[in-house]
Amino acid sequence: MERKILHVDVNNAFLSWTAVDMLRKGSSLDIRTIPSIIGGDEERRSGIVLAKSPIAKKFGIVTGEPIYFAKKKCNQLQVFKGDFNIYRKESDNLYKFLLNYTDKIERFSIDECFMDLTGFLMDRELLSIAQEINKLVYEKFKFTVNIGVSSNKLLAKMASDFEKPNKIHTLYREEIPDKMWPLPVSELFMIGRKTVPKLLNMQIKTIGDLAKTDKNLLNKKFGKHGIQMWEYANGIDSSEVKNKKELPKSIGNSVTLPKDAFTKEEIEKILVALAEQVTYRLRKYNLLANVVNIQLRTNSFKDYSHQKKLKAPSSSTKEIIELSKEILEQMALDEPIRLIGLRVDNLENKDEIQISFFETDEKQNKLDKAIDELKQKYGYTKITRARRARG
DNA sequence: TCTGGGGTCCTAGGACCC
DNA sequence: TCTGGGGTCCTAGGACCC
Repeated sequence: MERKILHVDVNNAFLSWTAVDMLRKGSSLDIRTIPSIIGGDEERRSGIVLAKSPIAKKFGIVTGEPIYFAKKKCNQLQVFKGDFNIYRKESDNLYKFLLNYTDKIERFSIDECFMDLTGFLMDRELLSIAQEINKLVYEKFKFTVNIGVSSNKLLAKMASDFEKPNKIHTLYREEIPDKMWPLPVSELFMIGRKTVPKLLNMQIKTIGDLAKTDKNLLNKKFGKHGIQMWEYANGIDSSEVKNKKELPKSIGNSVTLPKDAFTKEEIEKILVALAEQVTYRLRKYNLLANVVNIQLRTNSFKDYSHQKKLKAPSSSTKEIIELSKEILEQMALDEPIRLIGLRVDNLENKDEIQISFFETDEKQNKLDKAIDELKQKYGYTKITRARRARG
């Protein structure tokens, strides 16, 4: 059966949300109307563009580039800090509003939702629902959204990416040759910066070129990814809108260091702080980890990672710190380190596993629990930040 | 490149087993 | 053993997304 899918995408989300928040707090300036960006902290070496205003975009500023470059492109550029607590709240409000239309909603990221309205339409046209959502979101929340309208997720997502901001676009099957095929292949979802030059080498420049390329050839060259890109270029996507919140498959935290680290002792201190954050989140989800993964990025931007299995599934801070140190011992350290990351993998539900012979000792569990309660009370970012500053 | 931080999924090679 | 083939698990790295 033909499905009725919308993709709702907040325009310049972080910038719009900061703008709305500033106005609400009495600011007379709407930063959406000036050359502005939301950016990281240059002093902490995390100075990249997270979102840009439409005018900043006209200066050629792109998301992800260093603020340093963005300023060169536009000298009157104003830089604002992001606030993820605000963003989470705005995102939740939008989601709750969308639940008025269907409960089959997938939160694809903090600023994007897929909605499946098949069977929820009550004789109304899908397009008119999209128009109503677009209008009401602005009236209620004072930020704008683009909405893509189609019969599957891929096409709806591609459609919402057409002209911005505050626009609704349809992209039905019969519209693919006109609306999608003339676009450069780089615009297709899941084709990134490494794949584009390979396709150009094969004389594949547009999404249409890709759609007409032999599927088997793409399979040979790119494996599964080749099949997927051919299907996407032809508007084929049977994936479901997943409405129930799934548990994470991995949990990780990483930090770019304000200054490079040179010794294992320095790195270990950071690992301890990261392990505290990661295991706190593990326990919050009531999950146990089977694998610990350490990532190091050198100052020349090379990434190295090593992983190890835990003896038994665990969410214990102590056990994960111990294994982290073991893993670190095995890693070469012949370049200055810029970033350190700790990730736990192969997660499983705590309730589902049987008690093992190696059950972690009760004392440690109680200590972790007590610390979690403290973190709940005072906010865990504060606690870890203090820890990091010390390290 | 003065280049974040959170994820997901895939691949390839080696170890190990039958 | 101058050694075949298949399956599974583990690990490191890479590609992609927002």
